[in-house]
Amino acid sequence: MLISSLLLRNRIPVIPLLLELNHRQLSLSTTMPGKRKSEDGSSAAAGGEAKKNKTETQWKNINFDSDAKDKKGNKWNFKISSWNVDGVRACAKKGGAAFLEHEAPDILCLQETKVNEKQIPGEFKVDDYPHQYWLPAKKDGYSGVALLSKEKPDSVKFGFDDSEHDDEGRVITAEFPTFYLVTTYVPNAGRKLVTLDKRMDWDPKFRKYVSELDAKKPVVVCGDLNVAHKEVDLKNPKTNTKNAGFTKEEREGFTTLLEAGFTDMYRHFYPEEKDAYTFWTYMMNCRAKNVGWRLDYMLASNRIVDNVADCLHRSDVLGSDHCPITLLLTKPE
Amino acid sequence: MLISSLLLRNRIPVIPLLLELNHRQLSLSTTMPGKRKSEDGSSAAAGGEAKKNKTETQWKNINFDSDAKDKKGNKWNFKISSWNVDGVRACAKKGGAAFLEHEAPDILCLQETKVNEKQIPGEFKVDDYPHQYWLPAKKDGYSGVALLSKEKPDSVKFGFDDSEHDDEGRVITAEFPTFYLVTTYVPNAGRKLVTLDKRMDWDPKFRKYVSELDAKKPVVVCGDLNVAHKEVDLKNPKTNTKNAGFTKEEREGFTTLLEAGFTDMYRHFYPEEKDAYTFWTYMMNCRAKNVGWRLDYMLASNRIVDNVADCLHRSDVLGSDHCPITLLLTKPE
DNA sequence: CGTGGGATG
DNA sequence: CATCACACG
Repeated sequence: MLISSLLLRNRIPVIPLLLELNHRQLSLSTTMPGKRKSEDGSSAAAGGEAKKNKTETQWKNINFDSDAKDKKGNKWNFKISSWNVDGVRACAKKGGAAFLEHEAPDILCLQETKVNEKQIPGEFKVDDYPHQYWLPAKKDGYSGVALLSKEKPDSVKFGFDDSEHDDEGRVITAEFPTFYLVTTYVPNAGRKLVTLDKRMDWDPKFRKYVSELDAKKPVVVCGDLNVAHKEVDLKNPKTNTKNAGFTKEEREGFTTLLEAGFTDMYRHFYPEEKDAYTFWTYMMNCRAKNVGWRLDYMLASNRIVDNVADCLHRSDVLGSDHCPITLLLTKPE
Repeated sequence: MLISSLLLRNRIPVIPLLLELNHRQLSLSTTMPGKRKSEDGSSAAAGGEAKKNKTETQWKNINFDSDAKDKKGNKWNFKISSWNVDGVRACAKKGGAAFLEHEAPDILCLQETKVNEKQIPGEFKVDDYPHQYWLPAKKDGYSGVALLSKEKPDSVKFGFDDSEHDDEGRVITAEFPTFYLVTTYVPNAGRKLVTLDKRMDWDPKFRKYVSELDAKKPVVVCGDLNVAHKEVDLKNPKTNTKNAGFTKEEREGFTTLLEAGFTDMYRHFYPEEKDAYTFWTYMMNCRAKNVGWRLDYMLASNRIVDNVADCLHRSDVLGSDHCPITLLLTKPE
């Protein structure tokens, strides 16, 4: 039979293997991490234990509370968060799913999930978010976005009817009675700008898509827009004008998107704030030094800006090379 | 069916289930060891710190001493060790180079080094072993053998003049005044025996090669011969007769090699010893349970068997899925 | 369940 | 300096 023949190929006997399930669980759960006895075996065990990821989540030190009010003085009643997780499986292993419990947004949008349906980590499949929409890219382990909601949307759309981009798992739209929520992972222009063409193809198409939605209901766009808009939005503007995320073309694309009727909500609330980033390369200890970029945004249709109470960077939340961002608002009517 | 589809997807038997369990276990236990400060950055730093490998070398608990004597009653004066390191860089990170200091063989042979000249870890480039010969495979990260010697050989030969196999970094021959040392990493017959043909091509050619050497001077052959000779040489002989390393063809190839004039030195000294293995799959905690195979050998030309004082498995030495093996002898005259 | 490489960011 | 997929064992 199939199973046994596969087992055999790995030089493992069938029966012992099945017994192992229990055995291994028990032994792992009773063995504290760290510490390895020098048994006369157990390279496998050593490997397994050494594999654990060390990024401790120190959520207890972070205050997620806010009593921000919208323009009319009403306290926010709806929270949307967005996070480029750089691989949701890796993020989950680092304890990233705890963000759900502590931030507890009404809707969490994820980018760069890098999973298909079968690979979604259980940590994110929680009862509080019964309405989950995971859109993978065609290519395994690449891109992918998700939308997790407490409330059931009226409708959900994957992609935006574009044959060039819809294979890459970059857009989910959720329709609610009084607004649309669009989450997106915008194509990266690539090292040496090798995919700047793809990006330049994307920008007008995406702008057209959200503009058409905006003609029907107000829209919130969130996600990794893969651009730092202005010089203040990255640590080293001077040296990055030819690099992905800060080219003239990409910045102008973002400006044009805003001109279509949207507001960059973080900048709306913090027009002069410097050193406010949402991405730091893993390289060169950039996060500790806050050498970063603001690539993740909450945009809102201009006509609902007054519904927004605050827009926050959760820069203390670890688990990815991006941090989550959060929008607090009163639901449009 | 669910199980088989999981198996197929991961190409690993039932292990996916175990991986799931481990991840859960790991995520549960993440609160224990590390303690990370909640900096407002430093995902990069966190990653860097998490990167260190935890396989502690407990060499201090291992006794490498021996006063074994050869057949004539002379204490050994020459030591040859052999180790399939399963990637010498990974092995070095796990502290495997400490084996050199503690075993301190005259010659150390390595298999599955998986490095080219530029990738050799500094931990193995030690002054005590000034004469080093590293043979990579043409294909990066694949196969590769090395020979590290205190004494300079009279000559060293890479490969064995075979166009089929010499690109794969499998044989080094060192000539000394009174004997040859051949170290080899024999081709694995592969999952589903996909490369059994290559192996069957190898066996007679390699046998011919060492036989011709043996006609000139006595020979020591060491390395990963990728076969368990007899039922006693693996934990589960019954279920592995169709699997790489224990097929009739491979076992007969080994028998024929011995019949050409060589002695399996471990079995010579320990003819009845059971549960004596040199390889344990990392899977299923096999090493802790000593579910293994004897795949690594020291062979000696029959006419120098009386020069050999002992042959040892260093099964406590971690750093690879194989353990090192060691031959103690008095140099032939 | 590990090792390596390579693509991608 | 990370993520993930794939080859190989």
